[in-house]
Amino acid sequence: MDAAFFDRAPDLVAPELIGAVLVSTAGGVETGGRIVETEAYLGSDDAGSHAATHGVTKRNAVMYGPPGSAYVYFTYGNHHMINLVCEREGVAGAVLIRALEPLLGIEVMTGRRRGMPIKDLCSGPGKLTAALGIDLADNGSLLGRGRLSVYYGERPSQGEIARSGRIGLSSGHELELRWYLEKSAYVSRGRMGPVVRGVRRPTKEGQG
DNA sequence: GCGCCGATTGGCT
DNA sequence: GCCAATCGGCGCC
Repeated sequence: MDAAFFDRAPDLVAPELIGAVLVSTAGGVETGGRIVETEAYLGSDDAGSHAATHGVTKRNAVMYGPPGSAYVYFTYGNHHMINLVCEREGVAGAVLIRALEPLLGIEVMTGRRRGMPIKDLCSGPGKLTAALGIDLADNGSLLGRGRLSVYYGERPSQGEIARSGRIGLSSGHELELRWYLEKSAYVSRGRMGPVVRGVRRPTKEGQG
């Protein structure tokens, strides 16, 4: 996939990434799958975005980088998340990859995921990075130049793609910036939001 | 199937 | 210090 594809607003790119194929060569083995769930994170007017309030920081700097690069960060002490950077250099924006339908290296991914059944290998943002071996080494890498690539796949029809609020955010979940393949068995199961002072807040989601 | 809970670390205030 | 774009396990329907 070329930089021009990503040199647009994240909420235009996110739905078009449904059906594309993400491939990793981490560990010297090809693993990957078809993207079935995405979320857009904007550079401004988006309380849920890492680029929302503090301008450029050490963590979010890649979100302002060249389109078509990978923004990988670490959270909850355990999990990596992968985003694909959108917008021209200097403007923040990214699409979070939330779920894949496993296609390549399923044996390897199953091993990395402690024998989980195929439908659960990549059905969440933390799960798919574990399955594909994605970590901070991929942060800032350009697609096709490092361990990660994204290829055009069979695009689903508009009617097969559903839209909803984003999942798991402490703020910004009211914006409908999540897209997913409605009938896919590989999308994430919605969960409650993060713990905030011992209280768990509900998070909006659609069918998923 | 659903809901609660702990794990665990870096970034930011 | 506080918090986070989460996950797996466990208890209880």
